[in-house]
Amino acid sequence: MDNWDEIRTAYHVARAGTVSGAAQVLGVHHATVIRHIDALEDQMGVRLFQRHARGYTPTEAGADLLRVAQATDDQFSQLAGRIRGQGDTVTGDLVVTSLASFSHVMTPVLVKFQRAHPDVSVRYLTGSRLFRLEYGEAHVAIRAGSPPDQPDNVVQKFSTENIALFGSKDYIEQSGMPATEEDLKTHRFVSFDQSPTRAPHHVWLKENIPSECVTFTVADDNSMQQAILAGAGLGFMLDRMACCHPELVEVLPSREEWAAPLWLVTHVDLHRTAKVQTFLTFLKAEMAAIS
Amino acid sequence: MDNWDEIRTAYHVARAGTVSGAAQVLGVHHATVIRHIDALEDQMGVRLFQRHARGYTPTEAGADLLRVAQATDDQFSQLAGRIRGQGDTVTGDLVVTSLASFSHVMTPVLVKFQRAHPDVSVRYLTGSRLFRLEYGEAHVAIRAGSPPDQPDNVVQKFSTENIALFGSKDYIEQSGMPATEEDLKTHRFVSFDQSPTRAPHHVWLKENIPSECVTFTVADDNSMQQAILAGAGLGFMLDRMACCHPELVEVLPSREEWAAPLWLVTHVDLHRTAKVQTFLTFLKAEMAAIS
DNA sequence: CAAGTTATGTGCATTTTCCAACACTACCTG
DNA sequence: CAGGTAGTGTTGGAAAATGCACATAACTTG
Repeated sequence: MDNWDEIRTAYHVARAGTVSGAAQVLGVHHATVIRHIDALEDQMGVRLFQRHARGYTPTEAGADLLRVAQATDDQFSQLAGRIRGQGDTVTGDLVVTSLASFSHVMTPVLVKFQRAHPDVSVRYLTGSRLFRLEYGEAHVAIRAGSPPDQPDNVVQKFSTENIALFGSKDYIEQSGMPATEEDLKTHRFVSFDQSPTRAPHHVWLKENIPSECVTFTVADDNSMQQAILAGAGLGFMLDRMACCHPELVEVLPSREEWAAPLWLVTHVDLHRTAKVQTFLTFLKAEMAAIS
Repeated sequence: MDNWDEIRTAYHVARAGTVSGAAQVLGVHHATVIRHIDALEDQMGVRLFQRHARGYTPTEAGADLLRVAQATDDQFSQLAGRIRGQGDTVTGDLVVTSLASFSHVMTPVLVKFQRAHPDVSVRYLTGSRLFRLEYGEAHVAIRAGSPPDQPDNVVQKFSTENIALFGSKDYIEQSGMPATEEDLKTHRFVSFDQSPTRAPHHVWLKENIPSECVTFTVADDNSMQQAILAGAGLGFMLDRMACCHPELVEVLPSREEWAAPLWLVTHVDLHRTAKVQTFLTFLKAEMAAIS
């Protein structure tokens, strides 16, 4: 039973009782309706209507079709209502992904957003792998580094996070406060284990600090922060993070070349929806309020 | 939400996950599938799928559509099964109509047919007005007189009922047995009240018997029979009926010119169905067995 | 890393479908 | 009973949907 349009035509014929009436409702010519019915009956091998000069009377098969198609029409109407409304309302899932290191910034914003829009169910994905917008894994992603250039992605500048070199008070008291960059070479450093990070501050570290100074390596941002706080050595940290910890001492101030640009990325297919737009404006407003 | 075919296309895309796969299942070119999806999304104003190089991933709206269309597909499949089978099985209603005077012949046959086909629900219509096959009022009609020539009707010769002139034993004892046709003019007759009957025996009566001899008129066959049995006068009756009543005397034997031809009439739209064909063969076999 | 496979997307020729007009029938109405 | 109305059914010509060929992009595999 392929060709659902012919079923729809037959449905309207059964409702109207006449081919002409159905054609008027459907907005097509009555010849079209006749051909649809004929085609359907040929496929079925059974007459759906008895033809007479005053119209079409459904047979038992036609009456059966009428019942089923009536239900289908209702279902489709409801579906259309749901789907049409869906683009304009802020409901359903909202999937956001970012580097795990931003969770302390994102989580409060997401919670506040969920409270403002109780119909939304927020899912915040932070994992080791990059969640891909192309496959519908997330509505919004926060990405760092050079601007992503995927063709189907809509990229907006989000903010620029300043990065500086910090050490814990304990560590500074023990090892002293470096006065010049030369002094740094006598200090211990915390850095990332995994090599292929092209972040500017990390490149600077590799170029200016002897590798034997790096005495503590970690695999993720959170461990990095804990290591610095515990006095494992000097390390880079976001200003936004460090300011929450008064026990940290700024060893080198943030430089423009180290700054990490953040990007808001959405898939082009979802970017126009009210839900995504609402979230983006909400997020930008919150970030502006914080900083 | 018009254009159910596009919904069906979207359904198969959601199932297959790729446009090409859906196109293969649907038996159309993948460009057609793409255009259907595009048209549907334009109508909805919402993206149903996220496009990427490895296929189409349904959005929330697309997933909603998938659920609804899945149910619809099931419904239509079941419907197709029912309808396709319907033409080949003997089930549902069987509506038969005839003149009320044949009910004593038809009813036993119909009961026997229903017993032979328990899934059939028989409806036997006998009313003053003629039930019209064109409007689907009956599957099979038994008509008398000249062969019906409605364009959409399939007409078969059924039988030829012999008609003779009868009187009750009581009446004959009182008024005597007429020896010649001249003697009939001294007898009383039972006939139909309503004039426009073109039945040959009735025409013969009007032409050969003075109207003052008709002293009892009735409106239907059953009353006619009762009147003759009660001794109201002489009257025409089917041989098949009279033989059940031994108290009747044949005054004039049946003549070929008086015989009433009976026709089996079906609507062309229903004639080919197994139900109608089964009933027609059953009916003919039964009638052959009786006579 | 290069070739093969599998996917989407688009302009153009073609086929299918659809529309418009007409013929015809049945029924209603004054 | 004649005219009006409302329906079905059938034709040629136009419009829309479709198929085809090709371009392109991403993933897989040897």
